[in-house]
Amino acid sequence: MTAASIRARVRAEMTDEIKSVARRHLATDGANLSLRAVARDLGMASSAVYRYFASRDELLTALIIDAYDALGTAAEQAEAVVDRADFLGRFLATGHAVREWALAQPHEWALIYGSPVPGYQAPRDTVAPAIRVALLLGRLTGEAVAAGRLEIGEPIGGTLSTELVTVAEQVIPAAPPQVVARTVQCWIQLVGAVSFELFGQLDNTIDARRDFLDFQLRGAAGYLGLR
Amino acid sequence: MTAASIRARVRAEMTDEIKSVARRHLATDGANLSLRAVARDLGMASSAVYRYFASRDELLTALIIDAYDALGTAAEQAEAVVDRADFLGRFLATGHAVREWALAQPHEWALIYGSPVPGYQAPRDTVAPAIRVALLLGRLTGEAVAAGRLEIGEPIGGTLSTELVTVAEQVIPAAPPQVVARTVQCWIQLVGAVSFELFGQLDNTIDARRDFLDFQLRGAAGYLGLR
DNA sequence: TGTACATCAGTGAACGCGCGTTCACTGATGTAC
DNA sequence: TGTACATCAGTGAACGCGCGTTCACTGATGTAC
Repeated sequence: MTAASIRARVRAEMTDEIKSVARRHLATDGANLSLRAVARDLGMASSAVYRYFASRDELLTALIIDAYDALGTAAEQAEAVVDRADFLGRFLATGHAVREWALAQPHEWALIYGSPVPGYQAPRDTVAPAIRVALLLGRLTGEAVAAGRLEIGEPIGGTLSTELVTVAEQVIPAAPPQVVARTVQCWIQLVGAVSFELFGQLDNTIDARRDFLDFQLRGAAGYLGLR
Repeated sequence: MTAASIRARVRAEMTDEIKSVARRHLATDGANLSLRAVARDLGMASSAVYRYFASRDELLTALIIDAYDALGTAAEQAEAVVDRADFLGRFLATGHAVREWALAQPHEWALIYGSPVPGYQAPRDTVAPAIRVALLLGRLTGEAVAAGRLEIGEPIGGTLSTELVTVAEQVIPAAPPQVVARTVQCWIQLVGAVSFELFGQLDNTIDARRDFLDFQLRGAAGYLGLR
């Protein structure tokens, strides 16, 4: 291993450490993460962080991308384990994996699916990681359609329909607009259900939360026409 | 009018003015609303605000309660206009009213349905205003059940079911757990769909947003078993 | 192998801000006799 | 009706913090000859 590559590895490790401390700070500060506080925890001068991230926003962006990627990986792994022909099982596994990831890192969930940070503009690099779970669901329904295991349902008209064709091209090639629409709707429903629980809206109302999400997911799968 | 009551009215007006300026500041600062900035905009010393609100958190609480109430009123008024027997129409009116209110005051929506403010603990006073729209939906499905216009569906078991009975007592008296579950699910779905749009997750994907919400609401109504 | 130079992580002081909250005070307005 | 007192909105200075970012610098490590 060359000296240069050692330096690169040390640099990568330091970058990871900064991100990891910053992630812990999300819990207390939310998205008004303080660079100085992170540096303090690392025992370094606040100016040193600038050797790794050009600004606070760049650090935030890195955390956002990591969060999307971690969530995507968690969902993909949980879904991959299920029998390919068990479409409902794959759908449920994805949903529960998303919820469990969110429960384990609630502040990262809030960072990606909570209220936008005032003044923060997400750069393009976040787009690809952001849609991983949506793509996973798209593949799932796409395969279900191909296998004749999904009811197609009533066609949609209007501009919505033509937009959905464009979405389909990126997400579920060859699926009709109504299937795309219902798939996106299920994805939105999943994100909404997890946020509702995580952001405290279920407090003092429903405690059997895993069961309730299961109920919701089964309802969504039925609505989707999966069988 | 007595002198004392004039003083009370002036005080109430000033309180409203502070809240109104604070609401404007939500747009730039989100929930890290600055008391000093609000006072500055009002041309008064920052300490003067403390004559009206004991702390920043108390001001935030007032804004939260007002937001829930405004949303509740908007939804109730939109729903009240629809023919009582047109259950789908009432459901759609409620959903679209919620979205439209949110679009008109996005930062207030983020305040009540976005990520929790770190360190802020909502007091009990927020509970009643917070559930107004849920209650509205509950009344709607309750009446639909009574009118035989809603399919009851498969029963639910487990602890979830017993919890739903408790929820039913507060929201939809005499409705079976499965109806309560689906009603809550629809409410969660609506909040999720509006947040998804408002928080920018639909950007560069779907522009026909009212149509898309309409599609989602009709799907939800069908799932709910409304007819 | 040894030396001159370049690279680069990290420092610490500084700039120019911002914040929530407290406190002693002023002065206008209202109340009670 | 007039006067003494109480109430209360608003002031301005202060306390004790915090922040992101820049900049000239040190000193270790790596590179090229």
